[in-house]
Amino acid sequence: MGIHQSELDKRMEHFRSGCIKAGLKLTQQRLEIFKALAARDDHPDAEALFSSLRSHMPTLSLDTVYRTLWLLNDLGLINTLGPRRESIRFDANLRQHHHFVCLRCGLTRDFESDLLNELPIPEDAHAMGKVLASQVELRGICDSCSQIEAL
Amino acid sequence: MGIHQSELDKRMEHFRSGCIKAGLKLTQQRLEIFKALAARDDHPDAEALFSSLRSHMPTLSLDTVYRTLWLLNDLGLINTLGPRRESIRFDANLRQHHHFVCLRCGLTRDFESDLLNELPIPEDAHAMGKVLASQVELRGICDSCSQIEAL
DNA sequence: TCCTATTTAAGAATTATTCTTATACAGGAA
DNA sequence: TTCCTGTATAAGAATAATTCTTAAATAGGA
Ligand SMILES: [Mn+2]
Ligand SMILES: [Mn+2]
Ligand SMILES: [Zn+2]
Ligand SMILES: [Zn+2]
Repeated sequence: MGIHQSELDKRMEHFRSGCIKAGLKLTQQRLEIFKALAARDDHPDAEALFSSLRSHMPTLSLDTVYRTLWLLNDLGLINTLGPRRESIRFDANLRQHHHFVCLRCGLTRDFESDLLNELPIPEDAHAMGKVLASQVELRGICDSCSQIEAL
Repeated sequence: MGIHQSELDKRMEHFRSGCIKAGLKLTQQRLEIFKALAARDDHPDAEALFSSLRSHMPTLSLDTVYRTLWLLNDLGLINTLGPRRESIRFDANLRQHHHFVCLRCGLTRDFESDLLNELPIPEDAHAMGKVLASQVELRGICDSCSQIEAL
């Protein structure tokens, strides 16, 4: 469940140098918030990190947790799961298919691939539960956003 | 961009029979909401569907759109994108990896696979934009939820 | 046509997330 | 070390997405 100490140390070091490179102040809050996230492998949300930190840091605010996480996300020091940061999107295409998601504008388009439909699922994954569906998510920059960026 | 008429007809027919099989009333609202979603391939959110329907159905409520979409989702007549319908989850694991997501409880676990790291990306996908990352998302039922279900 | 369980509209409520502003502090300069 | 200042934080208000409550409407079977 937990992360090994050596892996945690590695993550902390990468975080520190990333902050310094970006010119960010190494505040107690940032250190603790990152460490709390880096020590877990269950993909917590902001609220879960907040409450786990509250006992050590009674004055920590939830807003700081959010602000810090999005900042680190923008710097590529952490990631978020799933395509969005917005509202939930729905899909009436029930054929097995895959998605290209634009990191800038959220554009999400379908594509099909017989090859990707038949992925070999590792034993590790089977050990987690019964697998019912698999899909590939590609993240990138759509053509329209690339053009805007080129200006 | 749009969906072909024949594909739309097929989706509508599947929807109708799915509703009847589930004992759902075929209300005007359900028909229109599903049709609006089935006619698009851009994965709209509830608000987008709502505003596209408002001109034809001035008394339609946003709540009905949400209620209908989640209902159809639960019946498997449509899908949602991304992990689940909760808050955003964060991840400090920066190595390329993949996820198993439990459809019941939202448990999200990492797994690694050199094979899945090197997926062949179809030309269709490259045509949509510059691909920066790829990951596989497996959906299923975790062991813990399977046990509960077995009771 | 009538009946009734189901569904809907409307708006209030809730929840996740962001904004505003006054205060605190990290870290460079002296 | 102390001082200074731009950056970061706490607190709570504000906003946006989603859900709940309740009274009215209606699909579809009798
Ligand atoms: Mn899709
Ligand atoms: Mn992960
Ligand atoms: Zn884009
Ligand atoms: Zn589960």
